[in-house]
Amino acid sequence: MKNKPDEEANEEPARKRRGSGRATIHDVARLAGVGSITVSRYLKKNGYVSAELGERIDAAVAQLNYVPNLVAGGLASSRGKVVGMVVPNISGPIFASTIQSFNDTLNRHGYQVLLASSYFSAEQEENAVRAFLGWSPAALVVTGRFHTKGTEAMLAGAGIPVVETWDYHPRRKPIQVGYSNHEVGAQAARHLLSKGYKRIAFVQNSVAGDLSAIDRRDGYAAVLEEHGLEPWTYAPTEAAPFDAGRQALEALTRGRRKADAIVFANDNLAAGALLASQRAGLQVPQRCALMGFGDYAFSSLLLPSLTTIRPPGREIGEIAAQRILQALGELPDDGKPARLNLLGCELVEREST
Amino acid sequence: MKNKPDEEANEEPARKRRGSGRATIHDVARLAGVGSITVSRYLKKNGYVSAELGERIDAAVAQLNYVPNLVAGGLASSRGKVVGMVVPNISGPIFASTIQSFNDTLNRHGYQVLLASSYFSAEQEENAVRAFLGWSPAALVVTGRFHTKGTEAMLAGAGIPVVETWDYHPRRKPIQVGYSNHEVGAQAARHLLSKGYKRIAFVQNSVAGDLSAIDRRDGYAAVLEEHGLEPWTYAPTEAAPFDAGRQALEALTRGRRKADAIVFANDNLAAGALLASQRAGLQVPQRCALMGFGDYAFSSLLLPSLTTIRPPGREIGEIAAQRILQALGELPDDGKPARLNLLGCELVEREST
DNA sequence: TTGTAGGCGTTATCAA
DNA sequence: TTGATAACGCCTACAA
Repeated sequence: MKNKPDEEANEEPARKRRGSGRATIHDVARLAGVGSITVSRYLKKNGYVSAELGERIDAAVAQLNYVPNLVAGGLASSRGKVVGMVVPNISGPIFASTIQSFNDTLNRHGYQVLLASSYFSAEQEENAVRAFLGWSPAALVVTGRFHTKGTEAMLAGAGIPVVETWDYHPRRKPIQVGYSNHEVGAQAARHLLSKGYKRIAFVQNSVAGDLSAIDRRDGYAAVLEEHGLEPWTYAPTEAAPFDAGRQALEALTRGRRKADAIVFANDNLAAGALLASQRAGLQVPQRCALMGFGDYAFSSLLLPSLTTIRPPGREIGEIAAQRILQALGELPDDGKPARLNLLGCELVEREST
Repeated sequence: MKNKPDEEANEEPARKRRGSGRATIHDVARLAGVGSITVSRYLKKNGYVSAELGERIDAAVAQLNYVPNLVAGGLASSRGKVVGMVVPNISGPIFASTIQSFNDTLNRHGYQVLLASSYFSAEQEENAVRAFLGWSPAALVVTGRFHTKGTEAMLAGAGIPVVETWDYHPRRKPIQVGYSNHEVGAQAARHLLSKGYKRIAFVQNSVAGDLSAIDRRDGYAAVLEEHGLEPWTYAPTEAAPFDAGRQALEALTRGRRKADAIVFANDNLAAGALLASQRAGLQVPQRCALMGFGDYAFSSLLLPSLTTIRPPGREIGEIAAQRILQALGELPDDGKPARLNLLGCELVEREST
């Protein structure tokens, strides 16, 4: 009904009917005495705007405390400044550093990261990717190479850069940033062989769906076979990692055939075994050497400290972000291969081997 | 130039000049033979849409693989389905579980979380909040109560729910979800007093800017004074936590006056001290008891295992998300106090005390 | 219960 | 170098 007498003479910007109430690019343009498109051009530093207008715009922005509305910008350009990232989980010891470095690197360039956790479920991953698509993301990041058909279709059809992290598979289409789990398993086996161990077992992850551990086992098995030794895999039935580690240790050291070294799918399992060995009075590494994977925060603090393999978590996040920024033209090409980024894992030798 | 002959007779939807190419609500409406506003109403399940039209819309959505454009929706309603969260860091052992539960809870209700890390810097926090504002967030979450003037002004002026997490201060305006660091310090002191320790020292955090540790020290000091004992605070100069812990242990056990129990600002410092004590042959807890704060993943694995206080990280994230959803009308009021959410910390008694 | 008109704040396009 | 105009895709207000 708007029956208020008009107050157009007010100094305040005219009340909008719906908006958020914040200053818009038009307010800035009016105050600076230029067209709004000139403000837009100046603020994104593309196109040409004279120094004089630039100063007037700067002053208006400061006076109005103007913050560009990125939602509107994303809609207009159909290319939002967001990047979606799906990880198995956020709080675990594994992916946290990747998330951190990925987020920080993209934030620095004005991009926001949308996060979702899949909990190792391909269906949850698909839901997350679908949700991300609603944000018109500039790029998408997923973990590993195992996706549902629906996810694959969405990733392929999105027409934006897609990065697969952690698990490196050069023959896949998306940008790869990761390391070879097969090689990690081989690294572990070679390390133990070089220390003279002969009866080397591998303990699977108790968490179903951790397919990367299977690749590590295959790498371990390949090296053992090269050396004429028979691979020996144990799959725990206990669900909790520490319990599974204890179970595996008992099974592999108390039977008729005794392992003299055990490679665990991750440091959690290895820690469970290490604690169990102390309680049982089994000397590590004299009676049986143990090693893990992941180099979790506690691994150097155990007694004996745990030999493990450190995956390049921070580097993965940073390089993934860089490759995305390059693909989006936000960062100059550095001449390195853009699609295939194979990183190495560091074997951290400590007391348990 | 577009000199191609027109191909308007094609069955494909007409090529748009700018759009993302994905199906829009209008495509769905056309296919279902309804108005686009009806599709909108049906999909958000408010307003009334007949069952028959609903089915036709469902079919069209499935056929076109339609994903609503949340950017456009956010712009139109000036109320985006995003929530911004600033934490000191993402990958540390402290905030990861809060981020995880916060993110998961909001994701489940169709909201996306934008993350930024402040690294304990109020200026970086201000930058993050300003960046978030560009997304017209539905709510904002910050950590602690120490902000710049600019941040305070933005939070107050945003006109959206604001949550302060971790540090609980009932007299502040924003929604509070956290625990009392003062009480944590008191808890630690009471625990050690109850075990008979008398010369109890407190070791500050070596990281500047961790103001929560100062509150814990004050709580510790208050309890000691209540019992007629003099507080004794040590501030390490080493930057790395483990080194700082070792330094503190040496200073507090080798001087003329010897501590018989030490409260550390966090478990990292305590772990550094614990490892140093083993090397030095100092019996823990017989010669000196040690306790930390945080209950990090390694704390139960140390030898002796570390007594510590577990902050409710997961609960903080979940309750913060619930309060936000309630404030936004997405979740029914559960009758609990909406603004003040004081959670308790659990003292985890282990071998080191 | 359904539809029409128009605005949300920005950027792409094209003209000056 | 600058500006007018028309999208971008959806939602609010109001009408039928």
